[in-house]
Amino acid sequence: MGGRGDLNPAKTLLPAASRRSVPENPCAACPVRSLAICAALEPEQLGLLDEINQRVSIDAGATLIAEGDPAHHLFNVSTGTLRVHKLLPDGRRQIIGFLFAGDFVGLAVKQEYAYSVEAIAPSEICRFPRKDLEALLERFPKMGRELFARASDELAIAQDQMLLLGKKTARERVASMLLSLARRAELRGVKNGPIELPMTRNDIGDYLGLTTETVSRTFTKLRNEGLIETPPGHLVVIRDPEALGDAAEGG
Amino acid sequence: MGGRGDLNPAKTLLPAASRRSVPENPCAACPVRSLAICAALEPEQLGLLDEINQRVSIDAGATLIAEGDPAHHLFNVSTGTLRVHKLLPDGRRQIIGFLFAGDFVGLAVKQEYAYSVEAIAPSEICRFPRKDLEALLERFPKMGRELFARASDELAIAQDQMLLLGKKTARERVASMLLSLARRAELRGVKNGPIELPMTRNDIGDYLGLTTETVSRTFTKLRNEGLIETPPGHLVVIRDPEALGDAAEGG
DNA sequence: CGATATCTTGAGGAATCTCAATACTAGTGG
DNA sequence: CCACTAGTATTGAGATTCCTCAAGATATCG
Repeated sequence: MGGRGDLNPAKTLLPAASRRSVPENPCAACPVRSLAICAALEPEQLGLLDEINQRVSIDAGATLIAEGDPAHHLFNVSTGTLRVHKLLPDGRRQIIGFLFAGDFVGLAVKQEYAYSVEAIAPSEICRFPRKDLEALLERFPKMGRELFARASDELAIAQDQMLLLGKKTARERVASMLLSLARRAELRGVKNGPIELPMTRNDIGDYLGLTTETVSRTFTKLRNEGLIETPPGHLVVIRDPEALGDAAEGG
Repeated sequence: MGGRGDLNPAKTLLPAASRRSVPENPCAACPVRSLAICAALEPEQLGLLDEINQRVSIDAGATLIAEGDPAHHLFNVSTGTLRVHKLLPDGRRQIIGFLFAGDFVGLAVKQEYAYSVEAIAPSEICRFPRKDLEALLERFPKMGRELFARASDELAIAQDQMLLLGKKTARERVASMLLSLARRAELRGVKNGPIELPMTRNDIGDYLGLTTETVSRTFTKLRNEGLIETPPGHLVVIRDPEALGDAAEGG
């Protein structure tokens, strides 16, 4: 599964315009701050977070975390898309989730990550040394609560995915995924637009417990039935949200 | 499914002998304290936890939490076994997990539980009002960290289960479950003994994304191959741990 | 514009599910 | 203590969904 990706600390991610008002504090001007764990801090505290923040940008295909790596960092996605996966010894892959702007990753039970994270599209990520972040947590309990809330949220999502993987049909799985991506896009402020699907059919299959072919066939069916459109450019338009909602739960 | 179970606040769960040394503090004498979230508190702080603890005991089959209930409590299992599940509108059921002594349950993202919890065997549970527990968390950050660690742990387990549900064969699923139950029994101090399986084949199926029949057939195969024994009384003995380990990952 | 990866579609096969019958187990009452 | 009953488990046979293998179409990127 390839080695570590090129982790180039980014120089300056922010356009001059947005830096003007808070020249010494990039975090304060971060466009995804309200989505990220950073939302737990007051503007005047963001400088502290920025001090421990190691910005990295990686290319599509590069690895941010390899399963088994010592879990020294926590991450927050600024821009881009990544996939999180686990492997079986024989190479079978389960994608645990996809990461978009604002998403958080890096929790580990033991000292090592139990999953890998790779970029699907060029991505910029805020990387926080665990030790430093924990020190910050001591000072700002609100941030600890935010982190806890994120973990609980992830857990609820994981449980939904168990229901999907354990009990849903291929059609229900694809419909569920499209709706969930649409919901997440809305949270990021993208309303009612077409959904971006930067991942391949194979990625989708490995996420939904299906094969590439079954995913493709299912898309074709949903398109023929008029529930979705699939314009070029890795996009999907939900034509009939209600019918798709029914399709997602076997209705 | 059914309604809410009989939640009878238990009077006194502990034998007189173990109460003698700390007569005013049942928590201090709790046999599963080291397994529970209570382990985060010093002995002299346990009294505070005990004050907000509402002990409940429920019969096999009774419901502790119904999906959609307002999430007013967090729970810690003292004794017994429970199952956690989610339902699709048409009644398909996915079991998210089983709870044994020391296990924790009750996290909720919104104001409502997103899952149901039912007793498989008669169970005794420590119930903590969320509000009260949060107040305690303010005073004892260590307990907050413990809770966070539990949530992270749950998340890692959920991700393993996604891999199982998305990619593993029936044989691998059953083998994985047996090994994981054995590991959990060890954590509770039950070493190398036969594994108790208080749940039905149907429960196991709904946990592993299989049908009763497939679970039964798989058990039969593993028994015929000499990897396990299935003495009467809902027990399983692992005869060949190594082979079972291989079977769990397709080796 | 060509090369390569990705996607789609088809045909056949395999694992698991469904339906159905029988055997077992545990708890109940005689 | 045994027989009875209801739930549970096992086994079989056939159906079905999804997978595998393969070929062709489309998209993407240098």
